[in-house]
Parts: sequence; structure tokens; C-alpha cells
Amino acid sequence: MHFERIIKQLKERREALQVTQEMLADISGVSLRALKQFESGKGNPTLETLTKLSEALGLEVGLQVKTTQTDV
Amino acid sequence: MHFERIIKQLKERREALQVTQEMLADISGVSLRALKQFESGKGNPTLETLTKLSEALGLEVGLQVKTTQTDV
DNA sequence: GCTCAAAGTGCATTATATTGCTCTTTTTGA
DNA sequence: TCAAAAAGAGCAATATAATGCACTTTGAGC
Repeated sequence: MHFERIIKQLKERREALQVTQEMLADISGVSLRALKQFESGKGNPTLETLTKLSEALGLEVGLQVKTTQTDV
Repeated sequence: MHFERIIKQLKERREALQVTQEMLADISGVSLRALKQFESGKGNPTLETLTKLSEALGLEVGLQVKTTQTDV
């Protein structure tokens, strides 16, 4: 299963805040190894891990109704 | 770690669509056991599991900027 | 080219999510 | 109030996420 969208959201946010993986690992409490795996597209993090990373960046995990469509 | 918000979003969506846990387990490919654990607040699902459940209900997992505030 | 920082990978260990089974509890509606 | 449906829980087995360590790769600046 691919998580490109979420990975991209997280990575872009991290970079926008000029935070390195190492810093994010520190402040989120997630291991650097797990963070690297996730960002490199190899991982399947638990919701807890994803939540920790997200919150450290001022983001939150949520569910949206899927529009799937060209409906801007 | 608490996932009340997400659990609530998923559960309400499922009930709005009049889908039982058993049906959702079937259509999502997630085991009934895992679904029950998650909805009852006991679980820490992987992103894959959460994604399967969400998509089966026409939802998608995403990250939003956290407003944390009374700023409606 | 070289160097340094940041990111990615291999491996082994430990912790835990997922699964199926069975059983109990709760909810619903006749 | 009773019966059936839906939801929740205990248990054991299996799969895999999380972790730490060491090493490699990539990119930017000199």
C-alpha cells in the first residue's frame, strides 16, 4: 500500500519548518529509524507513530470525505 | 495515546452508512477482530489498516494543520 | 576532488498489531 | 421479556513495526 500523499504532506511540512529527520525524531519521540523508513516510503507506521510525528510538526491526523474527483 | 477523534469520525461514518462492523471488515479486508479493537479504543492500527477501513467508507487519511484553538 | 551534514539501508532484537477462534455483553425490536 | 443481531473481550499464533547500531549514499559548499 502506498502512502505517498501523507508522506509528502509530512515531509514538506518538516522541510518548510527547516527541521531535519534527526530533530523531528528527537522532538516527536519516534526513533530516527522509524522516521527514515516512513519518509523513504518503506514503512507502515502505527497510528501512534504517525500521530507523534504529525503533532511535532503542528499537524493532526484526520479523515476526510474522499472526493476522488476533479471537483475543484 | 488517544485516538478518539479519528475513532469517532470512522464510527460515525460507518453508522451513517448503516454498515455493521462485520460488513466493514468484509469490504475493507481488515479482520473483524482488528476493527473491533480499534473502534472500542483498544487498538493502535497501522496506517495500512486505518487506510483500508477509511477507504471502504469513502474517507481518506490525511494531515491537517492543527489549529488547536477556538478559532471558528 | 574532498568534506560534512542529511538521508537511506542491513541486520538482529523486542514489542506489538493482526488474525481466527470462542465466548460474553449490549442493543434492538417484536 | 425474549430472541436475534451487533459489538466487545480473552487467548494463542503469526506477522511485522519499532528500535539501536553500524555502514552507505546523496547533496551542497568549498
